Amino acid sequence: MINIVFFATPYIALKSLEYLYNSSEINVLAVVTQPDKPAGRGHKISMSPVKKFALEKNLPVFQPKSIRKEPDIINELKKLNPDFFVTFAFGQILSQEVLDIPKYATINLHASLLPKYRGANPIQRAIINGDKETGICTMITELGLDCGDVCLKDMISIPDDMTCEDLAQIISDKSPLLIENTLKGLVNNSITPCRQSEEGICFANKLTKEETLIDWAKPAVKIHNLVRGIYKSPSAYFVFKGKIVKVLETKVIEKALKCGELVNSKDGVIVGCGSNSLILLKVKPEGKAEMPAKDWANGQHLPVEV
RNA sequence: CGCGGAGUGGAGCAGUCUGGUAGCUCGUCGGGCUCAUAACCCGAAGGUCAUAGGUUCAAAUCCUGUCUCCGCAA
Repeated sequence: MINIVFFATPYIALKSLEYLYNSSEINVLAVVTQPDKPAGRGHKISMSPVKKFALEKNLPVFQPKSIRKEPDIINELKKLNPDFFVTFAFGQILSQEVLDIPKYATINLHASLLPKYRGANPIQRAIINGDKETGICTMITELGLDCGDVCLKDMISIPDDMTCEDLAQIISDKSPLLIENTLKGLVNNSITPCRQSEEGICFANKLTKEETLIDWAKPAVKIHNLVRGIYKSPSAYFVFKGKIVKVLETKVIEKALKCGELVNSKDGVIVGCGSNSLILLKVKPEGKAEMPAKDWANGQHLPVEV
């Protein structure tokens, strides 16, 4: 029996927790997750999906504001006498004191093929950059950003129309097994963690507000990648008559139009870009529910395609 | 009590400020034109204006409550 503590917060990690919890060879001693925060419209206090699951299963839950600065929680974790810490989108940086607690190691699951896309946003970045493939890997956590030795990896190919939501789902599905195999492999010494190469290191920075605003001067394919890379939240957007219009689904077509010019066609709204054009299929105007771009165009009385 | 927008025939919107005949674009159905059409022409059906109350001679429109959807911010 392998004893672990699971550190995670968002939905993407839930399936892994569930799987490990149900595994006969792994025992989840406790869960560490971000504190409950006021979130959403109305600032209602809400808990992370991971915490919700842990409460249902009566697992101990720790919610440090910052794990490094809370000796009480660190002491509690020591008392649990874990073999491993497993982290997956936890959202806080661990200290050496914390990393030293488990008998074997702290392992982290990262949603890219390291050393590419170290950092906060590997899933969205891979799609925004138009990559044809990405993956997930497990690593031995060290101080420093996603720089530890890699244990196991799994490739995922990215079709041209995949959204980050699709990709996140695949990662969510594939992660449990990779984590389990990593734990078992480290225990029976069948895995030799491998140093990350110095070449190909790059970072997946958080998205800025400016990046999500569509610049129609860019090539259509780049805008298409942005749209699917941040679907469906926060979504790429443009401003029309002073209102935000989120773009949810697009397709690149060969057609020359003036940059940023909008025309109505039978399939949707065509917009001129830096090169080629983009046909908007589904949009979400500010204050409205999502709708076919065709419907939106109807109410806006856009000029019809010539 | 974080800030804000929206609910009007099947869809998307205008009309609300300044109360007085239900409007636009599309879809649907019927007819016409055409070799043909997603094009064009003619015609029709379809709405208790989210909901409950209030004000008024008169409310989609003004006032109050409720429900639902959504954007921002965090």
